[in-house]
Amino acid sequence: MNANIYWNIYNDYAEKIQNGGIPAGAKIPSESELAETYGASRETVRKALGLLSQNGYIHKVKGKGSFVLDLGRMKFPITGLISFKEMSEKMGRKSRTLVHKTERVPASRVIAGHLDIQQGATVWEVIRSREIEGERVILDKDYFLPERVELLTPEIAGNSIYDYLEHTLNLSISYAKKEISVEPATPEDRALLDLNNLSHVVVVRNYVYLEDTTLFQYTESRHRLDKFQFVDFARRVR
Amino acid sequence: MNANIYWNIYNDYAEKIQNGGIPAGAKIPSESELAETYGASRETVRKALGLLSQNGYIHKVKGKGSFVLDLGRMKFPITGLISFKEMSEKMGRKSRTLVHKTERVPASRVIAGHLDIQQGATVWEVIRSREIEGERVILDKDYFLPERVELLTPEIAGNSIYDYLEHTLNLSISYAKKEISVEPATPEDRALLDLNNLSHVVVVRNYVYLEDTTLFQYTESRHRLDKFQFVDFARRVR
DNA sequence: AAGTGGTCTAGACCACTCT
DNA sequence: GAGTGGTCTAGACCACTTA
Repeated sequence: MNANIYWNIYNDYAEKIQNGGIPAGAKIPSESELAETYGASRETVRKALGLLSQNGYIHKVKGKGSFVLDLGRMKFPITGLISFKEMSEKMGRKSRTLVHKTERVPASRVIAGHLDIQQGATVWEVIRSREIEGERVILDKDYFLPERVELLTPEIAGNSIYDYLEHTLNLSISYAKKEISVEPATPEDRALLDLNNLSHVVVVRNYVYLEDTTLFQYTESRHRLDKFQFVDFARRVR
Repeated sequence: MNANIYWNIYNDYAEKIQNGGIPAGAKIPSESELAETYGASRETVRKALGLLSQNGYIHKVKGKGSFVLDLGRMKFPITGLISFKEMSEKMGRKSRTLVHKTERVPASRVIAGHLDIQQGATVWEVIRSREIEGERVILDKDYFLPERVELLTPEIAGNSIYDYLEHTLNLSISYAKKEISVEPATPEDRALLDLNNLSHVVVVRNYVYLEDTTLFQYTESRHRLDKFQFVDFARRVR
């Protein structure tokens, strides 16, 4: 898919580290060694190692070398731009998606505000709940601009919408902004989730932008309090 | 502090964008133009622009140019490695820190587990609550390895511990892992925070590592539900 | 066709760590 | 002093956008 040299190096090592092929704390070959074995220049190797470092796979120490970190395994859901499907597969948990709604509707005032469009303009509304180990713990409410997404069906919504957008529609997602907060549960939350009398839900608002900088999707992911977790890996500026 | 060329370029533009000197949507000069004006090579310029892009300041489009994004202003608290003090200053809100404890104590089983040390080993324990606009809404519990931090005083704890660590002790923080979850409030939470009968708190566990890959600080930041917010900016892989 | 960003190279010098 | 990662260069070719 991406035939770049740095990408190959990155993936080789990301994989080796993820599946334990290289244990935590181990030293990986030096940049010049890697350059030789891959027949690449050192700058290209450095690009790959920079990515590995950024994503928490390795740690580089001047004068010493690059070392495998212990965080890769614990990498969890929502960090970056991972879909529910990718996540639950990665975790190997039994999960199911219930599609409640897949319709074109006029945008409410709130939704229009989130998507920065006119109130009443048509948007796709997709409402799904996610069942993990028999309990409905996540409620996903997705809104798409119809200019970009002509057709959505419950079948597509039942699988990965991301897959459909990226591979079938060839929409290229570029970046996203996420906001996490905790809010009182709505009647809709109570109807579509197994809330067990919990009064609040964790709300993750996700604004997704395309390559051309246009906002085209707004997602509200509402999680049952006790089933929510978010993990973040951060490097000091550089 | 960092006299590198790419760093200068990065800071010049980060600043211009942050204070509105370049409006959102505007195009910044091309890489070759920037290379010329800064007397640098294009690769060096690209390094700076890569950082700007990663941090949500700009967006690069092949064949077109680099454009200023609209997200810079909203950048919020906990993303990255920002301290409470930096944050509240940035937000311009009235805040106060109450220091409850600054002591060397034997590590409990739980704390020892988090810091990966022997139970009963001595650690620094700092407990502070953060008052924002008259309400105590955050409880910070910090634990430091005494090998790295010899002395801590309530005065230091009342200001920025990060400042002290980085500038006085010259400890270089390298990366951190953050976990966010929601948990039932403890009696301690109820005693030191103004919880208003809320049953749960948002817990942010923060593991801080030094340049040499050693874990040296564990922080538990406990937030009142309704005052918690987290914003994240994520780019699709590349 | 001209301009843009994306990838890659071969080589240089530096600061740091280890022995 | 040998080895490591960090910065930087000058130039090349490519894919893409715009005119």
